[in-house]
Amino acid sequence: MAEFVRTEGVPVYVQIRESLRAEIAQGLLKRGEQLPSENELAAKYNVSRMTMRQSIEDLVDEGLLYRRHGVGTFVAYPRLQRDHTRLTNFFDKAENEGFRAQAKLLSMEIIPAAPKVAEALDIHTGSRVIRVKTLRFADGVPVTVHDAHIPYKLFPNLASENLEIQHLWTIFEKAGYRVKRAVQRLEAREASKEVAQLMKIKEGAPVLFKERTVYADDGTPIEFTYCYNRGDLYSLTVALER
Amino acid sequence: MAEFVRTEGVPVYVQIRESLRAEIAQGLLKRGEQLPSENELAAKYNVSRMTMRQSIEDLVDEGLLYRRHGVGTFVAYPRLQRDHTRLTNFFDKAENEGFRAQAKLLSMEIIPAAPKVAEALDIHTGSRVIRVKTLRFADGVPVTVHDAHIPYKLFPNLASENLEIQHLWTIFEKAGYRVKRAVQRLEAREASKEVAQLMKIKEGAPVLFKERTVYADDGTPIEFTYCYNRGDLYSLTVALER
DNA sequence: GAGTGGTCTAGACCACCCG
DNA sequence: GGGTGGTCTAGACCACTCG
Repeated sequence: MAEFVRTEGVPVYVQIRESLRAEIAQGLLKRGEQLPSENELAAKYNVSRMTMRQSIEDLVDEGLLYRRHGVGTFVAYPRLQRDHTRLTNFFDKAENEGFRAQAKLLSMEIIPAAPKVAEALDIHTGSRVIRVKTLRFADGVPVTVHDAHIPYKLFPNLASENLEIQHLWTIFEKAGYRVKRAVQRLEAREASKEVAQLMKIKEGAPVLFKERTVYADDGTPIEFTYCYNRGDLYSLTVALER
Repeated sequence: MAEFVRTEGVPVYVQIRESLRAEIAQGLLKRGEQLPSENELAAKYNVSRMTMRQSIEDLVDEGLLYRRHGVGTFVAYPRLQRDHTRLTNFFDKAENEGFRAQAKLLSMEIIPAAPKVAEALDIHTGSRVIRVKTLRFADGVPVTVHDAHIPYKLFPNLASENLEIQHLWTIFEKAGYRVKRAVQRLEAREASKEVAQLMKIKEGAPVLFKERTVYADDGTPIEFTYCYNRGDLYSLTVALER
């Protein structure tokens, strides 16, 4: 076995974690196989056991490993794509899944928040929100109508940004809001006339409707969006835990 | 401030975590408020800083607190219902949301696994699977057609169970498989003739289609299900993290 | 520069599982 | 009893943020 060499600038536990992940991905560690004990691994990587545990902890959280108290640490069975579980935006998704993403700005306006929008964003009804409507294309085919509402107070300069080449979230992060989580409600609906025209489908065709609130890591709601996805071309994968 | 008293038998970091959680719940620590530094907290609770960090870590993972490197640790803003994030079954969901759940067994058969089913369950194509179809009612209205596939090898006695009064998962757990997570793919589809008849909707009406693989905590796939939910009555809420 | 969280060490004892 | 993971300590230095 090759000796482990630390790289400067990257935390050791991250390096070890990725090294383990690679071993699993390459099949050096097989499904169901028991890992060496934490003490052995710590010795192998020349770190303290606490550091070793931190690496393992991350992979357990991801579902790649599991532990049995008094028994050992094992490689979990299926290769769950944790990616699918993660909150991503349209452009990241395109990169992962290998399609070409484009967005066309349909409209941008500053309007008073409707009650439902206000509740989701935790602002007063009637407070100003920026409403951004975009049409999104995968490999040139329109797949999603995206209708976002953002509190004006949080991002007063949003209107001056080019939203066709960068994602809203990029702008949020530039303003110091780290996008952390989203809660989304999903429904199957019939396409309205407007949505049908935009996506070039029949009125009444099935559409995956998504109502989403996005939160920064301090818990501030920063975006509330209605999303209409073409039923025949779009699917959404999520993972849930008990 | 009252002195912190350790209880025997419960890990200290759990006690501290719950103590902090209570302070937040009771409003002693307010939204957005900065906590004392980790060193101060460690001193207050009379533990090492590493132990203190473990308590905080858990609450950060839950989204109750957030940290800013070089700045401090803060109480996050809204209380997200973590419930929505969790994997639940139809009967639990009914209990939470306050509707009356019923299931009607449509069919149960032992068949060879189709390629797609086999891949999801990580068994060979043609291996025996138990296919259980049920129709599910909320307050007496049919809302879901549930078409589950379970590896026969794992649960050979499944066929003798009454599936109208207990959930599949109850049976899995009796057999020693802890249901841990599920990956589900969602689509909007048109109702087929069969599905439409069962749920008393029009053929072609929008249906929220869900393809779900359920895993035990060691990663074994134990159930693969096609689920057809009435679009006009059913919605699904999920939370995603980055 | 002072204060914060982020990483890391080299130990220790405990709780659990198995043969 | 022997090995495993679970918890915990008392330090240390680093990276980041802010005034």
